[in-house]
This record gives sequence, C-alpha cells and structure tokens, in this order.
Amino acid sequence: MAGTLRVRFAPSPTGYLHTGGARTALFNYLWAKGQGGVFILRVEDTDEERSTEESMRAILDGLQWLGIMWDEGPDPKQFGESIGPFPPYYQSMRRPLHQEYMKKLWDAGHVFYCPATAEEMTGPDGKKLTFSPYRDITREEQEKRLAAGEVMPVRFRCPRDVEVSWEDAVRGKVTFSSNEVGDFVLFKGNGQPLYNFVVVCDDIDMQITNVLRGEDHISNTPKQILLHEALGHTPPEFGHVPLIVGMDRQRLSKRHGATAVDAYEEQGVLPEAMVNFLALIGWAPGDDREKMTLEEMKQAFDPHRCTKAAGAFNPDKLKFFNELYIRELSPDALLERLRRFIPPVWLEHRGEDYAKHVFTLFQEKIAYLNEMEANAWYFFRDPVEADNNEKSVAKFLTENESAKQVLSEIAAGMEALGDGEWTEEKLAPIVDGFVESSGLGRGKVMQPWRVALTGDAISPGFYDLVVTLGKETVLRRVQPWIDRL
RNA sequence: GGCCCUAUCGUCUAGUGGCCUAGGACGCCGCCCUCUCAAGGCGGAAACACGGGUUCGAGUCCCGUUAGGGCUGCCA
Repeated sequence: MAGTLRVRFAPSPTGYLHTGGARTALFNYLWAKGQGGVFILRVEDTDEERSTEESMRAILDGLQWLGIMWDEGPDPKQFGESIGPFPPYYQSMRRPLHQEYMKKLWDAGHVFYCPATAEEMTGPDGKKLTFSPYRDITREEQEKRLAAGEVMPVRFRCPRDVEVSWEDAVRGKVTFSSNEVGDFVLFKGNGQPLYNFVVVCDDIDMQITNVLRGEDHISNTPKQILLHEALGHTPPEFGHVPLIVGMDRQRLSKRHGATAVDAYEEQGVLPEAMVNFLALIGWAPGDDREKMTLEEMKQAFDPHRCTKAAGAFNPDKLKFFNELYIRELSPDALLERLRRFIPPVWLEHRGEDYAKHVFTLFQEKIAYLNEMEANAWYFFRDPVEADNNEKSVAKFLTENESAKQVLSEIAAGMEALGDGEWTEEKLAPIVDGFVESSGLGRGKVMQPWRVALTGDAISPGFYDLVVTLGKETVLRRVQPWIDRL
C-alpha cells in the first residue's frame, strides 16, 4: 500500500452527534491511527439553512468526549478556525475551490445549466426523469438564457449506458448503471453547491485516499465516482458500513432511548465503555476479545472485517461494558469521573478522602455514574422520616419484636468502644456475641441496623457501613429508634 | 414501484468447503457464595431464514424465494 492513509469523517451540523455518526467517526479514526494515517474532520455545512453552530459544537464536543481526536479539521478552541494543511475544514468556506472545479467541468463540457421546469423533469408516468430533456442544450443557448437573467440549476451531464462499479472495502464489488444515476444537480438555481459535488472537490483537495461511511451513502457513490472521473481524478477507495438499528430492527429513533451521545455522557456512561461498545457493532477483531482499549482497537481494526448486515444497538450490552469499566477505576479516578454527578457539598462534608472511600463502597453496585447520588446519600446526611422505606421500617423495626433489643444491646456494646477501636475487628465480636446469645440469625440482627442507619434494607456490607459512618453518627442515628420502639 | 444492499442463538458476533457435535459475549434460567443489594464462581437453554443447485463434502460457492434495510431532493 503506497502512501499514507487519509480518511475523513464529514458530518453535517444539522443535529447532535448520534450513535451511528459516532461509530462511523470511530471506525475512521481507528483505521487511520492503526495504519499511521491521518484522520480528518470536515464539517459539511453546505446547506446553510439547516446548519447551526450549536450543532457543530455538539459534534466536536461529542467526538472529543469519546477520545476521537482529529489530526486535521476545525480548531476545537476557536470556532471557524482550522488546523491542518488544507484549510478551511468547513465546507461552506470553500466556495472558491468549488467554483474552480465547476469551471473545469464546464470547460470540459461535463455540466450544463438546466432550464427544465419541474413539469419538464417529470415523465408521463409521473416519475422524475433521470436525464434532463435539455442535456444537449448548446452552450450558446445556455449563455443566452443566463444573460437574460434566467435562474437555472447546474446539472452533471451523466453518460448513458455506462456501468459504474467499485470494489467496496466492506461489501466487495458494487455495481450501478449510469442510467440509474441521471443528470443530478451540482448547483442549485440560487448558486449554492450541493453535497455530491462539494464532497468530491474537497476529497480531491484534501487528498482523501479512502472513504469509509454509512451504508446510506451507497447510492451517492456512483455519482461521486463519475464526478471524480470527469475531473480527471482517480476516485478514492470506498467502504460502506451497515447502519445501526434498534432492537426492533427499525431505524434508531427517540423511541429507542437516547440517540445522541451527549445523552449517554449525562447518564454517566464512561467514554471508554461507549467506544468499546460502539466498536463492536458491525466489527469484531476476529478473536474472542471484546473488552479492548482504544489502542488495541487501533491495532486490530480493518474495514474488511466489518459486518455487512445492520447491527442492533443493545442497551444491555452498553450497560454491561459501563459496569465493567466503572469497576476498574481507581478510587481517585472514580472520584474524578463522579464530580459532575454528585452534590459539591458531599466533598466538603468530611473531606474528599471520606467521599472517595464511600464511592468505592458503591463501585460494584452502580451501572451508571448518575446512580451514585441516589445510592450514597446517607453517608452525607442523616435520614429523615421522608427518606425511610416504609415497608423496610415496618418489617425490620416497628413490626419486629426483637428490634429494640437488637439495637440497644449492640449499641451498648458499641458505646464501650474507645478511640481507635471503631474497626471491624472490634465490632465483630460484639455483633457475634449478640447473635450467639440471642439465637437470632445474622440477617435478623444486621437488617434492623441497616434500616435504622440508612432508612432502607439495602446498603454496602454491614461493617463497611458502620465503620465508615463512624461511632458518633451510628449511635446518633440508632438512639431515636431505641427510644421509639 | 425502481435501483442497491443484507440474512448464524432474543441481541452483538466468530466462521472465507472438511478443524462445526457451529465458538465467544450480553441478556435469560439454575446452583454456589452470602448480613441486604450487588459483585463473583459454576452450569444450562438458545442460531446457520426457506427451496433448489455445484461438490466426495456446504453455515461457508451459485440461483431463486421470503424477510429486513438503504436510496429514489435544486438535503447531507
């Protein structure tokens, strides 16, 4: 393979970064980086009405969050600025180049101003004509109409009866008849260039060697190949990855839950989990590995190993990967990832080390970072009546014969513990002693305590709970129950 | 409708003519562990869409059927 691999991700900023786009970007990134190539980001904002700066921001942020950083493209720090040898990387700012290529096509006779009305482009069967009735209009006629101020789109004069085919990197040979392509529009009547034209200009100018994109672009490919050839250029190699669908095999939509990656970020999905999960829809390394770092994926990625059938977005599997990645975070890393998901006062309550320790207690219990707050709150404030789970309180405290004794006898034992003795080693004999003397099971003993301390019957291990909370807090929370029962 | 693409457990996938009695993962079910909830360990159910070929031999190649999807814009 001669030369450097140059690939691009070319989103149009008309919405957020959705999962399909993120995966396409990821595949391009993995491929380029694994081959020592260049990953380019180009903003396809040719449609001025639909493109927004806000959307572009969201896409840039999304890619950066995922760790998919581009070598050439928009400057993430300065909107409108570009980084790389072929600026600008905003399509709307590349009009001079597009005009230049337009002139080449015009001079070579590959395009024509088409005066056809909508009616004239419609056949007797009511369907759109593929070839314009004006495709053989003379140059003089076009210039005359232009001079008269007539508004006309520019069309590509598509050759008839030509077979257009390419060796698709993921699908193998794909063939179209040029008769299916037709005289497509390059410039709108108002002079605005259209996607299929600018993409070719820019790919040539940016020296793109390989195009890996969604399957929805397959039918654009013959148009682009024809254009490359008309411009005297060898087309890049193309590859089309299948779409991501919902579990019901329908196109991904709001019904399937979040489609935008920022929604997953807000839910507390780790970017490394998201990337790992996304990479496995439509691609597999070939061995049984599933959990992989970005680095491992770069080494293994090859578009020829991509699947040809659409893959379903399985939320359960994303959840699984997120649990996996959360579990392997160090206490410090866990705290950092959690910062935006917890009340800031938690870190001041007893300091960051305390909070850090508390979080590790829940590390194997949560699937998403945003679940921490609802789980760990009682380590940062005493439960009040409204926090209590009525059923748990009834079962283990108010309607439990032995509750008062369980709480008071053990509390008495705890009370006797001196400074530095608030450890599992010192506490366990007290609990064990009571379990033995009372003949009650450990569950019968620990559950009332758990409810008294947290308001519910679910918490980390008994000793983790008691030791972490500390003597003062534990006794403060239990005393009201001893008095009340 | 036309054109193009696709088809292995519920889902993501391995599989490129004999290594397949079809492997892994998620999910699901059962058991173990156990102070709750989880986690963890062990085990289990679960697929080559259908019909024709080609071949000594087909999940793997060819054709058809069926079923999905994409495109069919002076959107990208």
